[in-house]
Amino acid sequence: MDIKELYHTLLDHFGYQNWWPVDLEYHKKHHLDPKDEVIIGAILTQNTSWKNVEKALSNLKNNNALSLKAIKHMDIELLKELIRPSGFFNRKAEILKQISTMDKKPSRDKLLSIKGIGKETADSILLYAYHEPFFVIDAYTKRIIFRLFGYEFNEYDEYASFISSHIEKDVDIYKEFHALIVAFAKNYCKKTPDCNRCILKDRCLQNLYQHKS
DNA sequence: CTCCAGGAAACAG
DNA sequence: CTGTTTCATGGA
Repeated sequence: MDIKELYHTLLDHFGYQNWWPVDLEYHKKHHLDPKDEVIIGAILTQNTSWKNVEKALSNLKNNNALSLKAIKHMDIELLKELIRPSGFFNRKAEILKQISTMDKKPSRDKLLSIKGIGKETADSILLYAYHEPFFVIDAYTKRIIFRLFGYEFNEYDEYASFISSHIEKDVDIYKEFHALIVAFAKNYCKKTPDCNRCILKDRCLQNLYQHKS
């Protein structure tokens, strides 16, 4: 199995994940930039389940604060209270305050210069908010590359290169593939994997030498 | 390398 | 039901 086959198999099984489904009508009505919601979500979801992020986003929405401009001028203690359900609220409030001061499109290095934004979050913002072809590498991606293909790298960028060099450089594919990897890792390739019911068990390196016909 | 930031959901027993 | 682990991580 190669990377492309993995992508298509996951897409066939899970379907399009439709990540960051921004309500364009809502944004237009309230004069909001859809990018802001994606950026805010990318920060709030650091090591946090999306369900909890939704609560925080809902709080921001109800307080008319679902924009970087609003966050920029908001009392930071209020901001902390609104995003509290997403956890790590002290740190995340600081990150949001910092990123809210940059109006134009930030470069990757600019994002990385913000304390609290690492490569994964930076790439997530560039890919899902600015639609630039940066592949997002997370713990799931590393785990799956190791289990399925047997590769283990030391650097983030080596994982990104590994994926990028085996699939077209296409923003939509990058977006979908990352989301599909998350779906696969949560449903089958968990920390303690569900190999018995796994959709890829016959093509996984973990089982190639086991022959448990 | 380990540990911590924090709250809610999922999970194990 | 009560503990424990995990989560769309990053920095000290």
